[in-house]
Amino acid sequence: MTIPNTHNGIDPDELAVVHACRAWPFEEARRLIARLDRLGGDPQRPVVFETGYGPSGLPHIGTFGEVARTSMVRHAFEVLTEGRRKTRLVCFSDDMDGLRKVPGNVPNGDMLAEYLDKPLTSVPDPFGTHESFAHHNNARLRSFLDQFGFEYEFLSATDCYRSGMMDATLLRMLEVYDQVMDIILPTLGPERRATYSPFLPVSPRTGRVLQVPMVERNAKAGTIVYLDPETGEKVETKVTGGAVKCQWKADWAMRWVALDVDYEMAGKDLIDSVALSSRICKALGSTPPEGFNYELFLDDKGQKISKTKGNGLSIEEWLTYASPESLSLYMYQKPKTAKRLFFDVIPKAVDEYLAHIAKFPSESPKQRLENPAWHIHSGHPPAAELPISFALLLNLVSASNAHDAGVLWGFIKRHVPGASPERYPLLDKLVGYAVRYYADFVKPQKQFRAATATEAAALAALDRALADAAPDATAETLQNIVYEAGKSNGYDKDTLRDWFRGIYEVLLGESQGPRFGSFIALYGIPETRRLIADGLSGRLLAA
RNA sequence: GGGCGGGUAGCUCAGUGGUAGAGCAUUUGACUUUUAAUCAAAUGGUCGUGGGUUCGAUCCCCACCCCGCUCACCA
Repeated sequence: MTIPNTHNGIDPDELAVVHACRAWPFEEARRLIARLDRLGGDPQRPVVFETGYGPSGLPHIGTFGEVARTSMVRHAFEVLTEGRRKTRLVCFSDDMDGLRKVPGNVPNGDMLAEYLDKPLTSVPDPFGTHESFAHHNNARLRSFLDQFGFEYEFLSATDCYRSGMMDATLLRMLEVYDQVMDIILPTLGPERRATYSPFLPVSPRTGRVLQVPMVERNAKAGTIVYLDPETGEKVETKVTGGAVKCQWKADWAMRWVALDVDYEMAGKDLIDSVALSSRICKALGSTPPEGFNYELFLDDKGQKISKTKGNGLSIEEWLTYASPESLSLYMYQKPKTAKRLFFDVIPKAVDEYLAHIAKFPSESPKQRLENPAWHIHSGHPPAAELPISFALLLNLVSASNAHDAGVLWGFIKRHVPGASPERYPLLDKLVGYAVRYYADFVKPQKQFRAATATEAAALAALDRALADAAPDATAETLQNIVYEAGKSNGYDKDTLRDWFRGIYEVLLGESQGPRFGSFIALYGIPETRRLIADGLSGRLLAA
């Protein structure tokens, strides 16, 4: 998937109607344009879109959603402004944050325990592959984003603090310290209120990020004074150069100001935080970015998805059974509605995505701008023609017991004469997904059983008959052979149904299956004979 | 309590200021020398309630009811 985010090649017909387009990325872009108009300022300054990331965990489906959606707004903005404004998408990693607790999903957890509260960039990498735990997770984040082709700039909080990029804003924060306290303190419980400070000094003695109250402040010198929680000594430290980091709501505001952030989305659980950070941002003398609150995802039972619960669907799971484009579509649709995110939404998303790219070329400019595929592919969806839907493919793979792409293609060709992987490369990808679906969902459901004496005799007869069958026998001929093997071994017109059910249960592990003559033709006569042998010997049962 | 989202067919959900849509489910038919699948068709809705704006409201506005999520410690 490519999200080039260039304004190049804007269709003039589309441009003519873009101002009437109500698709949400355009509505967002318009709010952003209104902000820029309000603010005035340098038209040469790049417009900054930010997404934030906490490197104590791994990137997940929400990370994808936020970057994908932000990229859609960014592209809509570039089209609306006809490329006259430069844009940047900053992916900011809050990697100076202290290690709160030892994550359960990493090796060498014991080793990590002694680094609690140290900045994540000062915690050794438990995987042993990077300079620090944060570096490791940052790298994971970047390769995660890169695999989708997102265009972004990565920024490390630690680098930003240490480089002095934040210094001016940090000094400003010190000047308006009282205002910041007035904003935050009323929102805190009494316990935290006693210790709160927008500045979290990094102890020169222990290297830990401290949550301690300030006992003195010197705005002119740019320093703060606190008591070392263990020694009780007074410590004076600069707020600049990475000697302190900000508590997160202050940090967010500080970042907006220091990086000139114009647009940032957040989940709706952060609505209050955004409001507080915005007030701090104003206290710093700046204007908070335009924001957008997207809904959280629910699992199949309508419960909130949480990583610790492990409910819902991971991005790995989605990408195992469907394309990133289908996931982009899911993210595009109704960002403000709480949507269920579980396996069953995947086939629908895939088929809707396919339908959108299929109808795109014949649509009017206005329709194209409201076509999700336009937003998923930055205005240029690929051409695509699909003879069958993904939902049908999943049915086919289950019904036909097609355990590999070749067999499945055999069934597809019966269904759609002339189809081939070369002619329908996109369908071939879907075939790959369908086969995985089969392996993971259909196959485990199979329940093989031993053949009864009658079935064993009939199967043996079938095997002998197949041995004599022409290698190129038609499905029709093979179906007759199956039929005969049953009729001459204890089944009659009324019980023939049992014969077929027996075949499915013994050989395929299901009580229903494909038309068996067709199955043999596609699966192969020698292969079918081996399957019969395995069924009779009990090997299928054992496996 | 504050904030947000939702209430449309049996189910899951689209959608639009002008005769209401899809998928699944159900029913029927076609094709199959068993099924499944597939194909065709049909059935099915006072668009949460009450007002308002309008020639006209499921859609816009107001109020209300119900459901869900979220925040109130930390990030």
